[in-house]
Amino acid sequence: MEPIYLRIFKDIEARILNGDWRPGDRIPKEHDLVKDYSCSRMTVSKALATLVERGLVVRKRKTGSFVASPQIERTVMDIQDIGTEAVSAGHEHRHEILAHKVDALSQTEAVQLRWSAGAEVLRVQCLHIVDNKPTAIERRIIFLDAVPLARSEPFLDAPPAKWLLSQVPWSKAKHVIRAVSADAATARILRIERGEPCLNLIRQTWQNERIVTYVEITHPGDRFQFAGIFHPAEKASSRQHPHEALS
Amino acid sequence: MEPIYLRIFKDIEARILNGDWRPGDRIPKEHDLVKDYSCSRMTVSKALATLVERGLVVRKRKTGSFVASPQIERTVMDIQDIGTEAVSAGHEHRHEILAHKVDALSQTEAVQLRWSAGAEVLRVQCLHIVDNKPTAIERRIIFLDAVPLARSEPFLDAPPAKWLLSQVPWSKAKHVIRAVSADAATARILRIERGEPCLNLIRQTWQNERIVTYVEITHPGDRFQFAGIFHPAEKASSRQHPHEALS
DNA sequence: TATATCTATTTGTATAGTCAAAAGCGGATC
DNA sequence: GATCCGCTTTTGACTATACAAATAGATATA
Repeated sequence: MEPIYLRIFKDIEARILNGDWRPGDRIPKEHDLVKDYSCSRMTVSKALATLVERGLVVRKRKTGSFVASPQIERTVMDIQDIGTEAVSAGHEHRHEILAHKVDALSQTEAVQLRWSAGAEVLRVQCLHIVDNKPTAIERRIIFLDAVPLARSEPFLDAPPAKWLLSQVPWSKAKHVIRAVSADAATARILRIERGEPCLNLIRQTWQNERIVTYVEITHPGDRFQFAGIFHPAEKASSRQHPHEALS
Repeated sequence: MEPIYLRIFKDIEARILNGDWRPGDRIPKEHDLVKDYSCSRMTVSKALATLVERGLVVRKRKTGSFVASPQIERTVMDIQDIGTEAVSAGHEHRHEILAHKVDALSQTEAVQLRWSAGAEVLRVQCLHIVDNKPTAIERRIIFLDAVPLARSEPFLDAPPAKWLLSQVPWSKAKHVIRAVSADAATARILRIERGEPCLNLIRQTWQNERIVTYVEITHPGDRFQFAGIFHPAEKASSRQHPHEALS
């Protein structure tokens, strides 16, 4: 028999992860949950405390409990949004869309991503420019099945990463970080020599077992690094200097 | 006025982080803590639950509560121990000590690490070999003030990273991940071409505001990558595939 | 209009207990 | 010795309740 507090926790977690309740939405107050589950307030409180601990919920006296904004989140999840990090570190950031087309998932890609070939996807290529230097090239595949609104999104205001976060806030992600040499195309776009070392971040993102996006971000090795301070026992959200730093 | 459960939590956390209570040590049972702090059992329970949540403590009915083993831990902290990861992925791993000497911290290093020049340190250089291919070169500085036992440690059985973990289990760490090109010395040792891209991990580790070690690990870009799956709402300790993968 | 005060709501912390489940231990039995 | 049984310890889940702290919104006051 599953404990009550766990059932409450999972119910709410599921609704947040599904996107059923979105960041900023109010979640029922303790008193209501007490009635819904016919249990004591302490039990509800324990479930909500766990959600706070995990960073899914924020609570405020008198005001209520709300789905948290996932924006700046957890460790490698931080490696999300180049622009925000750059700007908050006092740099000027802009982006250019280099390519943008609706296409079908190829056989090779389908095998690699473990998805079905022919799925309709949006391919976006985006260049990130920090302090007038090209700092990253972002090659992205967005699955239109999961994010239909992407089809007509020009990504002018917000780069794809940021825009997607507003559409699909809570997700599971797989990250791979590698060092590669710049191929001809990459070198030309980033204005570096062919063969120069580049930091390569690949991220695949799911929501509810459904693949949302696949992205490969390539940084010139001399212009970028990932950094972070980790205190083992700390809450993920209170880490001290989560940042992608310009080197 | 600080809540009681927080005081209990912090007291125990401090003892674990100090190395006062070491992994496997038993911590007082709820009943004893109730007496120590003259509070109710629920309050003690809340403090201990938080410690479990943070991964510092494991509990078992009838047996008691114990300081957890930090071995495989938290996100980028995983990027710790090349050998363990390689072996658990079915690869053969060995290491060679290339250099090993007691020295004083230079002026340049002192500035970079924000520590006092002249401090007595142990410099170790270690080559990691996976499936007979050189996979990483580890250049490490160990501060003998913090780890006096290191002076007479030959690092034959366990490479420095692993040995240190057994000496200083809980610590704060700063990580930087970069892509660099191999310099002449590195290229020769790793048997790659000069200028080839390498994945460079720098980690600086503290215990109690005292610097323990500084290490720079260089991987050939084509032979190594960092990877991990992250579920946003999950406990750090239950991540699904934390690994450094051979590519 | 602006400011101070009161009030009601909601979360935060804590108590003092109950009952349950897991698991180590010793003893009885085979 | 090995196996099973019950006792005891320790953690786990939960209730019902109390009071405190924060604060949004209404009300009264200057």
